[in-house]
Amino acid sequence: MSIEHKTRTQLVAEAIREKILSGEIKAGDPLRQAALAEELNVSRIPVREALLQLEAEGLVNFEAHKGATATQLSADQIDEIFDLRALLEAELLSHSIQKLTPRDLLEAEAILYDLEEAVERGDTQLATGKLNAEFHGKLYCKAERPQTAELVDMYSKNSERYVRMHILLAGGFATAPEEHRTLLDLCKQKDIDAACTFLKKHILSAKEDIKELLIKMEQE
Amino acid sequence: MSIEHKTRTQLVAEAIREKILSGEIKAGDPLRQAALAEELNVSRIPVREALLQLEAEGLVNFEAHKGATATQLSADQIDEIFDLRALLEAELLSHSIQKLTPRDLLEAEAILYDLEEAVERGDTQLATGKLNAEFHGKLYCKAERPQTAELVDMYSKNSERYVRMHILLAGGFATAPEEHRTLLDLCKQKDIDAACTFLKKHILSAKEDIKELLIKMEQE
DNA sequence: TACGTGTATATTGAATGCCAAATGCTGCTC
DNA sequence: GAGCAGCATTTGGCATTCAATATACACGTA
Repeated sequence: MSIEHKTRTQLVAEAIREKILSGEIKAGDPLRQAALAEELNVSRIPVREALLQLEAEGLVNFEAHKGATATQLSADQIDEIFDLRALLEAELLSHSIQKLTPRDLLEAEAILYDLEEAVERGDTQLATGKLNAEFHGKLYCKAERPQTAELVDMYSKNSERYVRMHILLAGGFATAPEEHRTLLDLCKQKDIDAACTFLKKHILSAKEDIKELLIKMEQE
Repeated sequence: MSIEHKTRTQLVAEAIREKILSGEIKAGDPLRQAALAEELNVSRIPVREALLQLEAEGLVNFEAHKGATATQLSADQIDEIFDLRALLEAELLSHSIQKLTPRDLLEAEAILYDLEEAVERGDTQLATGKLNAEFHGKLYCKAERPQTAELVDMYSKNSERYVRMHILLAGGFATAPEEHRTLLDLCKQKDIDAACTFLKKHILSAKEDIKELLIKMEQE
């Protein structure tokens, strides 16, 4: 483990990202450069560069001379993002599934175990953020599609706060745990078509849940 | 037509982007902040911010304390990018094709006409860059998938220089003109499956041409 | 009252100058 | 030739200042 050498820009980006994902900064909130700079004890330059990075990630809207705001995802955008995730993650899985070793599958199962435990404990932060992504990521680990994986990662991060919100407000996804088991089984069987189809359905059903909630909120 | 108000960062980004796409800056070349700043008569700050933006677009590699370099796409990366384009553009087309009006199709045909003319004149810059993208874009214009469209745009830009290179070195794509006509016909017929399948084939065949060239160059 | 106009203020964009930190190279020592 | 020290280059970042822009508000006019 080498010493991680992080620039301030990166640290600032992480800090702001976490603020947005955790809900400390709500969608639509303006992000004042000067305020953030003072709060994080840096100058405005790394703050600006961090905001630019976050804009590329889709977490922030950056308009010249108007300032940055946390992105406000509409139901339409959620719709599109989850469609993209379904498409891209199925693509990753289709390239990875045949190359998954028994070892990989065991590791995935172990993560799934942790995830289920976290859900039972009611630990939404850990469960939806890290472990869920880890489980899916493990299934895609042999895809050898770095750029696709990066996209998937980006969209996962971007939708994470809505997933968290859904769990918080609606008590979680009733069917998700079983669905993860089913998905893992299909991967073990190396059934590409069935696994990809199921994965798409899994992602799209989460989408419907979240969209419903979001439409309700938009009406208020 | 509103007056475009561009910040220096945006102008710098455009300038560097064009340098990379046109080949003035070759893949792997280091991009010195100070040199670019002096050349463009700006300070280093907008240059850095522009480089960050270009990194998000995938045109530049940015490593802390090491500096930025124009990205060097390997044959593997080309492979993946074109696979992604095929996937995403087919997705766009499938959402757009039914809603395309006769008017849209006529406009697409007009662009195709310009494109063919440009190819005949040997105007590779215009033909491959603007017109090709315009033609494809017109077919996707009713998809109402802004984020997907943005991704497609990004990857088009990123692969553009390789398309240009291919045309320059190999004299262009022999089959592309007819393929565009065929694609347009399938859209007129509203044959979703056939059009999407054909579009994928169209993109993937371009990929094979370029990859072949690139593998040759990598061996040297 | 309603509307457009002009002004004030807050905020961002950018320049300059400076220093610190990191990297890569050179050349020295052994 | 291998390894280490030190130097030069380059980037990361800060402080300060000014310019450009957007927004809000006050004002006068119809």
